Amino acid sequence: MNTKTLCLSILHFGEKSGYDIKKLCSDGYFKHFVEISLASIYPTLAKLEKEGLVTSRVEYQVGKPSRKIYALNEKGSENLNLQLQEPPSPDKHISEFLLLMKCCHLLAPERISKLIDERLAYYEKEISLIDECYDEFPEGELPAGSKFVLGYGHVVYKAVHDYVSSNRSMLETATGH
Amino acid sequence: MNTKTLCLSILHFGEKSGYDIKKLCSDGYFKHFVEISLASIYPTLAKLEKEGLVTSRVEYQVGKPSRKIYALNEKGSENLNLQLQEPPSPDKHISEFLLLMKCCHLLAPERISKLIDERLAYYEKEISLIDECYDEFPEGELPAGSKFVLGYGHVVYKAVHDYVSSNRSMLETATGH
DNA sequence: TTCTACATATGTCAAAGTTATATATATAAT
DNA sequence: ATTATATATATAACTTTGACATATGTAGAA
Repeated sequence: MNTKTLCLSILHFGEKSGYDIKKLCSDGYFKHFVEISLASIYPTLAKLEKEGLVTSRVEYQVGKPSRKIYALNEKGSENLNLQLQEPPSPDKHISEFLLLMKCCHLLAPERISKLIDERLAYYEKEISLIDECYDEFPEGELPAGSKFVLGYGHVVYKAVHDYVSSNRSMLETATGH
Repeated sequence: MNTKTLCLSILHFGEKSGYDIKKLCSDGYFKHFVEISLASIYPTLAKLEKEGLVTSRVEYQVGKPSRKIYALNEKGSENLNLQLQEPPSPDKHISEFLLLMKCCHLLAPERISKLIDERLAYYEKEISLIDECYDEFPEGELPAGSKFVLGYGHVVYKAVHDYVSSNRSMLETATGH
């Protein structure tokens, strides 16, 4: 999946600025399965406009910088539908925390405990962020796909929270340091 | 975490060729939390050698190309210990499957069912790969860190397998197409 | 009151990393 | 025979990121 298709699929949920797209991917509904940087969003949106897949308008704001808002047009919508027929590439999971835990015999026990405490807090925060997303939509109005991926994120964080709290002693009592 | 530190931390588990490192990250013990390409491994190992953090020797093989085997030295070990003191950066999860599910109203119901079937098979395969890793070590000899991250991967795949099989109807009965 | 930090908002560029390709040997399957 | 796969290293072309630059406004601390 390339950046273009990702931007199109997010714009398909409604018109957005580059900054909006970044926020959705970093804090919002796309957070736990998408990664994208502003430095790739802005040039991509410009390219998409040049290719005629999206349109843009400038929204002036008082007290804030102007926003350039992009919207999917018919050509972009057709292109998106075509791209979505491609088979999804395998998931990527990158976790420096797990790499550190794999190397736990090189870390001081106090550091391991601290890292795990922070990690559990991070899971709890992610779970509450997901719950906030649910609450944003009135009862029964959350689209099926969005509900499914939120629930997916929820069970992952719940499962790893349980696992890490139940198995932390495996690392904390590990000799070798 | 940069490529250098990642290579050092893998070499710390024993001397390896670039090809070995790639295999470990794509199929082995590092699979479910690390992503790295061969095109970044080879230049990184060359740089590490130039900087005096690793040593190399060539192993000639009959019927196979020669292997250039790298080993961590004291300087590299110290450097690794220093790098491991840095706080881990947040996890990255990238899943085109979940993006497709989020856009399920743009997909044909038969395609959704097929994608989910393939996905469940993928989870089952990952779980059996993890179980194979456990079996590679004799009873009680798997290091604590390795055991912890294998168990972590196991509970994640188990949880999402349960979730997807229990909630697939949410997507398969979704109207909108 | 001024200074610092933060948030909104867009954009560029060097550096890092990936995909695709090339090279070379050998085995297994078709 | 030919194709596909596996081992093994390396490079070129392309994409993406992290850091920086620019600009406006708010909140809180010194």
